[in-house]
Amino acid sequence: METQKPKRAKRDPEGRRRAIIEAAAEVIAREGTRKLTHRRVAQQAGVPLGSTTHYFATIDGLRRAALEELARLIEQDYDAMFRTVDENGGDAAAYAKELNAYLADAEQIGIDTAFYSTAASDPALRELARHSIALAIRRSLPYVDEPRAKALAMLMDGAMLETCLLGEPVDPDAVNLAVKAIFATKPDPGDIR
Amino acid sequence: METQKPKRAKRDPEGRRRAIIEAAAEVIAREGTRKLTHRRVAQQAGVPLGSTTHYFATIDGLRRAALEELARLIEQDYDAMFRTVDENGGDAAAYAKELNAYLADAEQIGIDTAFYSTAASDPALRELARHSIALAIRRSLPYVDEPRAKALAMLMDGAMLETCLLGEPVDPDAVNLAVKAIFATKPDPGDIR
Amino acid sequence: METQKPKRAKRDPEGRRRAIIEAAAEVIAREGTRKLTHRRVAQQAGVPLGSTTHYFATIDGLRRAALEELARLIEQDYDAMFRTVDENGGDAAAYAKELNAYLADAEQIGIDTAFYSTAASDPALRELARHSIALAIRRSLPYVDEPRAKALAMLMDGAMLETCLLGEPVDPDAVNLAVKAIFATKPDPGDIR
Amino acid sequence: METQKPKRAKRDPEGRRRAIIEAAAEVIAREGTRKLTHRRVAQQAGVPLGSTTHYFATIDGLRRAALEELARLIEQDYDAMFRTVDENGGDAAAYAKELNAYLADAEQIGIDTAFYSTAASDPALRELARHSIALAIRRSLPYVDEPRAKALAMLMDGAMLETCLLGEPVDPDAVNLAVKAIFATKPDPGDIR
DNA sequence: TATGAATGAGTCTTCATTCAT
DNA sequence: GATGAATGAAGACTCATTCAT
Repeated sequence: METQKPKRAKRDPEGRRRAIIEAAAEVIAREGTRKLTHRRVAQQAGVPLGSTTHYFATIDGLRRAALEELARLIEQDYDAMFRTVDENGGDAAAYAKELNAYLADAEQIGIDTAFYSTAASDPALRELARHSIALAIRRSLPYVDEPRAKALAMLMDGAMLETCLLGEPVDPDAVNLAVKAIFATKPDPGDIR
Repeated sequence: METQKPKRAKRDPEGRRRAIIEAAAEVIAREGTRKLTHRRVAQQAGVPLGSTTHYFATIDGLRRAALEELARLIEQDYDAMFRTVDENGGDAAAYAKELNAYLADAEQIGIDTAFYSTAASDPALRELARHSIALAIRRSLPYVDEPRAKALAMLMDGAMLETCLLGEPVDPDAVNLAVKAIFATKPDPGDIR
Repeated sequence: METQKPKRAKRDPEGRRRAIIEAAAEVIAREGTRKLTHRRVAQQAGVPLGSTTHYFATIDGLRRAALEELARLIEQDYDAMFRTVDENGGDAAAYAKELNAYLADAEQIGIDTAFYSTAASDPALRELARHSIALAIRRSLPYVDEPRAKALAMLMDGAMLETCLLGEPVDPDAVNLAVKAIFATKPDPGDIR
Repeated sequence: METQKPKRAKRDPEGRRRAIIEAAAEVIAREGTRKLTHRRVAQQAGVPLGSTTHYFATIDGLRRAALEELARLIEQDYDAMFRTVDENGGDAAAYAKELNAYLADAEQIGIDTAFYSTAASDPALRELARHSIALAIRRSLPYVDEPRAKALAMLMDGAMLETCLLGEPVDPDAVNLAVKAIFATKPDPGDIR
């Protein structure tokens, strides 16, 4: 004589909301933004369909919440990566090594790409991506000046995108080369575009 | 009593097909992959709904054809860009200048990003993106060796992605710096990943 | 070995459309505007849900089409009623008699009331009702002048509405009295509001 | 450290109930019966959703309560109107004048029409409308006999309905004519329907 | 008692896809 | 081959209603 019909879930707004957001983030990361539907999220989160619409009346709102979650995950990984760079001296070699390690984490790369792709698809979401880019730049400022930090961010984003598209990490030698080149180059103050 | 109801379009299968593909490519570039539907394409192309399903039985097939079209457009732009680089000496300065010019073309950047985003969302489409990446690398081989060509491709893709997300071209100084740095750096044969 | 799965209905756009409109009109007349849904209409018409949305993409469009159908039915009944009034001499007695007969037809009264109620609920539909009112006035012009025709139309609409609400015809004596009074009264040219 | 979260409203069950009913009546009058939902009423009344369901477990009950409120408002307006008729002598001219004034009050006409339309849509609510009709008849009994009172009620309801549908008051001359005609006519005892 | 979370049902609408013509 | 009708499936969203707190 078990509890056969728990019919209704315990009341737990915070937990419910978290579960739905996390499920939505996972759907985006694994299946892409096109597949983000209330139904799919409900299934992934193991909650009734009505619950997803209760917490997120519109799919746009749910998508945004999911993207914010992805941004949070990405920020965490940035943190971890740069912490290791610091611990290893903060030079070009350390930087390149950790970047290559980052690119080898297929799951993380999938998250990054899904995040950027989704953000690119909707102007209203681009601010989230802008924040991530700015963060990446800021993270490099302890090691290099701003133009080089920006160059490193571009390199990183390009490497991430290509890694996702290729289905395997981009050539580590090319990454090493680029990172070292950028680290080693002083910006040319007399440069005119 | 002439043909009163020329309902049927003139027989021009190839033209029809082209029109549909171009319309689909435009829908993806302007509204995103999520909005690609037979109906929208039919409207955009000014052809009956039946034509879109006649030429492309499934929406996946239509999407692929549209992506191939986008790849073609991108390739054309690459061609033009590198031709100009050639004409200007093929050095780092010429390369950087043209890359910045490329990034300033918002429409082109939109196409690139839509192409990559769509390709990233579906493993079956990634080959198209892989081909584009390989092409970009090959294009740089006349100027630099392979590792540097790969580094330049990453930089280019990263700059493209960030430009789309930022809504404005990335810092040209950073692009200049990175291009020159990569051009100037010899690959380290003793490099160990 | 009968045809077990006729799966798909014969192609008959005009017939389909008519069937859907008539079903919608019947739903409104019998169950009220609140109950007009694509599903309910599909059931009433015996067609798949998809067919109702194929012909009427929006519920507003379907409602309007249904109301136009009701207006047509009402006009037919007006025609019949006034034809009989004509045949019986076109005097007050004939008019009152037919009006009372009209009010005794519960189904017709239901249609009238549903029509007016629905039209009242949406400004976009009121033009349909205005047309009906104008028609009712015009119908009486062969017998009386315009102010009296308008008075008769008001009387008629009020009697219709009350009959519906009461669930039985309003007092025929009162109708007789009012009709005769209006017929018998010359408009006062010196009347000032 | 006072009561930091006065989440709960002050205890005033009757006031709450009144507020909800009035909000519901307003929703019906302004947006139509189709738009009457617990949520909309809660918003209109400025009370939590739970309050509307607490006081009115079903939407049907809430609708009925709202209609009763509308009936009350209508009765008040009848009172005011007929009081003025009395003060002005209670003759046909006074009656017609006040009726035209009544018809010129767009808000009041909207309430009347919403009330009747809603009542007509649901047999369970028609008793409320019947009561209103009976009241209108009774109000005229001080001036005329019953058949004429009934005739005046029909005229009034018809004029009200047409005014709503037309979006502007019906022709006052026609109203004058009809009222005077009905006032002036003695019922024919020998009348046979 | 008061409130909002929970949830299933149902509504409008859009679509991919199939097929008859 | 060309076209639009036909239709099931699914998606976003709304709501009435129930119930735990």
